[in-house]
Amino acid sequence: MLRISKMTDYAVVLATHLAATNRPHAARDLAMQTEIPEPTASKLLKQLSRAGVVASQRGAKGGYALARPAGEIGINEVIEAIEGPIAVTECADDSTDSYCEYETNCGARANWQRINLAVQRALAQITLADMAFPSAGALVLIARSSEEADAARLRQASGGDVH
Amino acid sequence: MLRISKMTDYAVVLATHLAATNRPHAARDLAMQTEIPEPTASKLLKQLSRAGVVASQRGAKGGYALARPAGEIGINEVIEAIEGPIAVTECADDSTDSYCEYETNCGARANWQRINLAVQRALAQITLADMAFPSAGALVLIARSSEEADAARLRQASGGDVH
DNA sequence: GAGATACAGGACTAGAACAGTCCCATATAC
DNA sequence: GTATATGGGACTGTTCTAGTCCTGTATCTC
Repeated sequence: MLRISKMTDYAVVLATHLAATNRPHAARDLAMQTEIPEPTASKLLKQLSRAGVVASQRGAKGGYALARPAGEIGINEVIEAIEGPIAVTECADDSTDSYCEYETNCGARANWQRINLAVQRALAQITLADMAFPSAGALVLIARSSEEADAARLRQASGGDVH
Repeated sequence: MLRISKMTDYAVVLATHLAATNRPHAARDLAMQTEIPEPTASKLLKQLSRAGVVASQRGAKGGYALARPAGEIGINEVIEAIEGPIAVTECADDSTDSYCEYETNCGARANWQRINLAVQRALAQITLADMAFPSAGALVLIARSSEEADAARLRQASGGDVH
C-alpha cells in the first residue's frame, strides 16, 4: 500500500506535539499526552534523538525537545529517522548496492529513482510547523494545480477537513 | 522504508514486458521471459486483469495483453492493482473511513492527504511506455529542478545509470 | 463433442517484518 | 546518595508477505 509504518505515524505525532508546545517534555509526559504507550513512545524518541530530529537531556528534569525550529524540520527527516532511507523500491535505494536480479528485464532504475525523488521532495516540503499549525498557511505548496489549490482553500475556509 | 512490496515490483516488470513486446503472452511464457516464478506471475497477472490493466483471453491460444496502449497506463495503476489504493497513512486513505484514535493529537489529516496526492501524481506521470523504453524522452517530467534535469541528462548520455 | 490449453478464484503455509515490552546501564538534578 | 530520566539492546507475539497448490471454467482445435 506504499504505506509508512504505524511506528512512523506515532513518531510524527510525537514530533508534532513537541513542535506545537515548543518546550522540553519527558518521554512519559509525551506518551500520556499523545496517548501512545509509554515504552513505544520512549523507543521512538530515542530513535528521533539519534537521528538529530530531537535533542535529549538526561537525568532528573531531563526530557526531549526539538533539535531545531519546527519550521526547519521536514517530515521526511522524521520518517527517515524511524524507517531508514526513503526508497520506493530496492533498486532505487542508493544506500544498498543490491544486485537487481531482474536487471535485464527491468530497464527501470532511472525511473524508480526519479519517482523516489519526487516522493522525497513532497515529504520534505511539509515541516513540523505545518503539521503542528495546519492553518498556518504554508500548506498549499504541494497542491500545485489550481483546481487542487482551490479545493484546498475551500476546505480550509470551511474548516471541515482539518482535524 | 515507504517501499512497495516485491510482488508489486514483479507486477511492474510483467506489465513493462507486455508493453515492450506489445502482443499477447501466456502467463507461463511471461514468467519464463521475466524469470519470475510461474505461479507467482500467474497470480499477479490475474490481479492486473481484474484491475483492468491487462486484458485476458481464456482457452487455448489465450493469454494476457495490455488493456490499453502502454502510454496510457500509469505506474500508479499497476501499484494499485496489487496493493490497493495508494495511501501513505491510514488517515490519508479515503477508501477506509477508519477512526483515527490520535485525532485530537494529530491535526495532520489534510497534510497527509496532500502528501499522498503528491506521491500519486508522481507515480501517475510515469507510464508503462516510459518504463519499457526509458530513453523515449518523456522521463524528465518528474525531475523538475534544472539541476536534476541536468544530472538526469548526463546520466542518460553516459548510459551508465540505465539498466 | 472430446481433449488440450489457459485463465479464474481461492485456500494454504513458511518465513519475515512489525509492534510492543522489558531490563539494565548511564547521566544529571537536588 | 537518591530519584529521575534517557541510552541501548534483547525479546516475544502477531500480522503481513511471498510463494505454492488445487479445483473450476472458458475457449480453441481437431
